[in-house]
Amino acid sequence: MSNSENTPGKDFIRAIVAEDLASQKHGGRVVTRFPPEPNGYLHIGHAKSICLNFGVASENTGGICYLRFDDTNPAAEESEFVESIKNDVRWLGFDWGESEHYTSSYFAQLYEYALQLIRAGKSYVCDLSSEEHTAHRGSLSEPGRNSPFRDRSVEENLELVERMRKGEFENGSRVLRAKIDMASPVIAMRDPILYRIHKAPHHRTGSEWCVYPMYDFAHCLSDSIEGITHSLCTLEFTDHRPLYDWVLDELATECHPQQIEFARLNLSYTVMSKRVLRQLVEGEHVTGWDDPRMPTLSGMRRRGYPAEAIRSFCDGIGIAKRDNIIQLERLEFSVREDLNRTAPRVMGVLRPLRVVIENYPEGESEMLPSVNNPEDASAGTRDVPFSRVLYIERGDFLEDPPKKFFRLAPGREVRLRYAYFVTCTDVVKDANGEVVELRCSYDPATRGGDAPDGRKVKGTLHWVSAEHAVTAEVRLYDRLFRVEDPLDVDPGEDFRSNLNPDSLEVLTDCRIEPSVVGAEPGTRYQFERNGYFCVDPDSGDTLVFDRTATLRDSWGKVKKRG
RNA sequence: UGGGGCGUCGCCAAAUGGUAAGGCAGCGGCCUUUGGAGCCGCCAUCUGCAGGUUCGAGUCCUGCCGCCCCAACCA
Repeated sequence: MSNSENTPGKDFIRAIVAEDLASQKHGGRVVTRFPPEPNGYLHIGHAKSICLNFGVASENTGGICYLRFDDTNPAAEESEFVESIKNDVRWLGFDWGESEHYTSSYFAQLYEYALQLIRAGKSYVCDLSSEEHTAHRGSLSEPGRNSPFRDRSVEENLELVERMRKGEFENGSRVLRAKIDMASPVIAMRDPILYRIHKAPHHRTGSEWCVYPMYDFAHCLSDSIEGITHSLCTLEFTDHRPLYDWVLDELATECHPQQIEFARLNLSYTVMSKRVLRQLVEGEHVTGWDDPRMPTLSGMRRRGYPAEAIRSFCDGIGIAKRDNIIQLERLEFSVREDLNRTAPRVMGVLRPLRVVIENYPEGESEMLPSVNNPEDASAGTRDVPFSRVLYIERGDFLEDPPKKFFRLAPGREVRLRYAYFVTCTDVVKDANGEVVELRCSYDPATRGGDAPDGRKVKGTLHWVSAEHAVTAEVRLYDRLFRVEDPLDVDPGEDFRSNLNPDSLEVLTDCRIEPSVVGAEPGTRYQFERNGYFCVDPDSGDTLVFDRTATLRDSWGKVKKRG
């Protein structure tokens, strides 16, 4: 207590692991696992679990974390998903080495365990239909009733389960159940189903099996087979812990891992449910699982979120048992924190406004040295071309500027970053009164951006040289949903009514300084004063950038307040 | 209304009976060739509520209140 003044306590799971290590509870070992079901893409919520499981293992000498595909339901699972999951975990920065496991690898062993349970009189084949089964289960406040098949002999059960395995019965006609207690207040303990018949090809075992183990039977035993010490899962499995322990106890397994539950991650303005994510994809509300607006790891990767930022986010939010909704701003903070350190600066004009420097010689240009990253001296400098005709950001000019507007206005002098002081001398408008061009003069003595006479300007603008800049497409993203909790809807509505219609804005006439030419997809930049951007894989002859995040905008706040 | 889990600042989250860490957000200020970054300061007399035990309670006890999860042959 007294020595914790400056050392924040570790989370309760790490505390338990540390205690167990100290007491030699698991022989001084730490073995965890990340057990995704390959039925969808990984999202930021999975990242929390990945960081926890791999983190706990790596923090302890000799600790191991396995990647295990929990593939017991051929109806939902595909190898496409195992590939994407492996790719995402690797990208996040974790290495499972040789330890790529599949529950399906244990099918034979699991089936033997089932037989063992039957022989012990702890399991039986039940012929109730799905509807009858539900009716027998009782309700939250009423106990269930025993199945009429509950007292079949061991021999009969053995014969029946074998015939189930051989495919003699139809889907749904019979199941194997644990014989526990139909009156248990814990519904998961009311003779739960252990195996069901499902005649469908499995992505790894093909048609070898037509009976598949349920989660409650397969998971604990897979953990045990692998020698897991701490089986970390989310809160909704708390009710299943008695069953987890029951199976391992009845089977008297050598290894009995400890299940520990923690609260899953929720993010404001986003949804983490795989079902909803799939609907977003299939309903074409987004362009795919890797749409940069998706909370999937592939979406975030494409958007330009660094793996390091996601890890530091996950480490920063902590592990606890209380339900939580992390504000999206917290994630953006981690992204900016990382990108500020690592992203090279570049100048890019999103909404160009033509500027002619009238006293700059026609047909000439010069290269101006510019700092690549003020946070990282080793990033060096680059030369940016300057000439008579430039583009600046439309929003950086106002004919009638309000107070505290530090940018360009008629008669006002500002600095063009790393270039010169310029003064707006004239405004050219089209027939509609729209400003189409600015005429400016520059002060040759301010080359580089400092005035020898010491005069100051309040504003510094980014710019590009019209003849040297490249035209690019920029995709501006905003939150996918308009409300903090997208699943909170009026009766008759669903999450779709909460979709943000302005979550994507495409700008096709952006001008970027030439140093970005040839940048590979995935390359990240900070467009000075605009935000962080990442080269999208859609890039071809013309570059396409995704906006990863805006810069913090204190002017925006001032403006909002009025 | 059976069982389980959880209530500490707007959002996270420490504190394991010794007098409420830290982060994000927010708000002031400094600095600045990004209105970025950085730096400094402010931000819970108080831990869902009410009692009780104790020299001392966020931590222990009792009783309330509130939120979440469980009735897929999903995981």
